[in-house]
Amino acid sequence: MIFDTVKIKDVKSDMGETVRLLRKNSKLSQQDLADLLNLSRLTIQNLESGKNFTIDTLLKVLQHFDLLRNLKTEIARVKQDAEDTKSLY
Amino acid sequence: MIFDTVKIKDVKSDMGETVRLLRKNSKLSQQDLADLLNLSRLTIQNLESGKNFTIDTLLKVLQHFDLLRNLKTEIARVKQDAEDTKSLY
DNA sequence: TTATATTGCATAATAAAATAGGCAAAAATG
DNA sequence: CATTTTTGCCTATTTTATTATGCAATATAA
Repeated sequence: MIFDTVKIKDVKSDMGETVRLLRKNSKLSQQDLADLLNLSRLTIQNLESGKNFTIDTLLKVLQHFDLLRNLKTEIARVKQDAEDTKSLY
Repeated sequence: MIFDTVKIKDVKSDMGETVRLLRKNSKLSQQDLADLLNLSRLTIQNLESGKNFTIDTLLKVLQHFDLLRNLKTEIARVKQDAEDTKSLY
């Protein structure tokens, strides 16, 4: 069976690295981004370094980088799938 | 301009409703899911009702419903985009 | 190089997420 | 219908995410 289980820690690290890339592409320092989102610099730092953080923090960041619409669409897809599955029984 | 801004609150509500559907499709009570993920029932309830919660809570839920791999793939896509953008300058 | 900006990490305080327990209302089951 | 399960919400407590501040190490710019 090829069924490598994805680790939660790895997903958090990936998210952090991605946010760091997005931020640097925008020529923003951690402090700049924190100020824009009314967060502390440490909160941005923790997110970027794979620590635990809240969904509000993540969504603020996604909103700033115009990724919130995409997430909403993805959630709608999963939700529709779930509703379809439900009606199968 | 047609550029309705997606609200963070709405995304959290959508996530909650989706998790609730997934849970019910699995015939699990909030307590069942909480026990499986080593979380309290209230934490599941808060997630499902659009309150704030941590990324660890979300990722545990996604992992249980086999959606963690999908998320990892989506993050990789965004990351790759960011790296491509970067190399444009 | 030298100066400046940024980052990583420490401390301490506050805010809030998560916990355990209980209870009434709602929903599901027999 | 009655019974059981599930859910929503409350209180109180613990844990932890977030905040503010400072400072040394690193990276960037002049």
